[in-house]
Amino acid sequence: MKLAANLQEQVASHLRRRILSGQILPGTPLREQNLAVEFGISRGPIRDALLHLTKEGLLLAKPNVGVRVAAEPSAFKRHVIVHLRREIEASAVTAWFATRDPALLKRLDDNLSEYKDACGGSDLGQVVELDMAFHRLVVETADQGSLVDLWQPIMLRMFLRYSRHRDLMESYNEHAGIVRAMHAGREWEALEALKLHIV
Amino acid sequence: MKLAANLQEQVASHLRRRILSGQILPGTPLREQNLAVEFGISRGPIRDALLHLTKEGLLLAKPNVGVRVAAEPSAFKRHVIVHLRREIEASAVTAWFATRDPALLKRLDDNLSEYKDACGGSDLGQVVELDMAFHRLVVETADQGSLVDLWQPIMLRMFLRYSRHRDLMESYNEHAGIVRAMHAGREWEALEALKLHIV
DNA sequence: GTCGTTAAAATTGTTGACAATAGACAATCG
DNA sequence: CGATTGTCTATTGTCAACAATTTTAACGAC
Repeated sequence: MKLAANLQEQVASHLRRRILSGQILPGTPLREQNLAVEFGISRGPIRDALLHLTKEGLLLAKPNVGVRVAAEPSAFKRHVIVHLRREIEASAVTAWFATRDPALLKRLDDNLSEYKDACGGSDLGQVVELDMAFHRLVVETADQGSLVDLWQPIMLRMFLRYSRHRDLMESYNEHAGIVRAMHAGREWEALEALKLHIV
Repeated sequence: MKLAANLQEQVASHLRRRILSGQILPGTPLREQNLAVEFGISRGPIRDALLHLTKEGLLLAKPNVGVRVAAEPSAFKRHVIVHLRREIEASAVTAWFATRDPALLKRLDDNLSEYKDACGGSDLGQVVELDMAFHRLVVETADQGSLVDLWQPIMLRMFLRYSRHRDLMESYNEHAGIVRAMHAGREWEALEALKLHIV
């Protein structure tokens, strides 16, 4: 986990992790002053961070009132999100198969082993981080990473309900299956495994 | 065009319009201090607005350096964006056909007549605004508008190259065609017209 | 002339104080 | 008793000053 130079990013990362791992539940209001004293800094960077997270879809803002943690997406919205994620990540995988740059495979392998350990451990925040990192690695590879900013808010909205009914080891196996297909050069199999993984 | 209560939104709307209509070209740096004196306010709300637009994909931010207007998306990215927009807007149209709420048709008809006038006029900013409003109306209808925040940044990135090689009247006719199919209750035709319109 | 070093300027990052607004609660009027 | 108005408090919105950082340009050594 790299640490950002400016406070705004540090605060955003910290809150993002706590929201995604379920430590802060949907509907919880976040007050600027509270967070300012909690982090020991002024309200300025806090404001920036909250604005970030709002645009990422993790928070819901009402002018002159404040922000609260966004609710999980509706079934309809989630259905659309699933299709969007599949579209983006499948495009990235397809782009990778045009070059088959081994650097990505190396990074994915590293991620997999870390992910496996994390799934065994108790730090859900770490699990979320690594799961997301896996998919980010794939997306980053395509077109000089130009898809990342498109992909991130979609991904984050989906991870709002990460903690619920999810078998971590199952998730790991699916990741491993995708990477296996990529190693073997079987594009169709990789795309199919990816599609089935994003649900 | 509704005017926002807080300065931050006013600034964001103003800059958004100027960027989309091509008055501020890609690569142009935007300095907080300059904008502050230009708008006659302090840097605070300017910062917030720039953060907004950055997250919407219209600006590109580098820490400790500042923001500049984002470049048009690459061919690859644009290709993905087209698919995403089609997915979202098609979902919205499909959802509408389940209810066929006439309120939307009324609003679309109103928009069409305004749009037609604007295409004849010289205010490109107005044209962009109405074009976007048309698609927003469709998206807003579905699932209590829950798709809007997902749709907006995708839409905006696509409109970064709005001014170029585009026949306004052709665009109007395509809008009209979609609405006509909706009036007639022909779902397949509406979806097909929408798909062909988003390119 | 070219490269590296350093000082200056421009710009963003951060802060604390003050203003404006929304929501809750009590007092007032019909 | 219900609705309305006014006040109070918590919270966000805005501001101007200061700190930290990056870029620019000047300067000198080789």
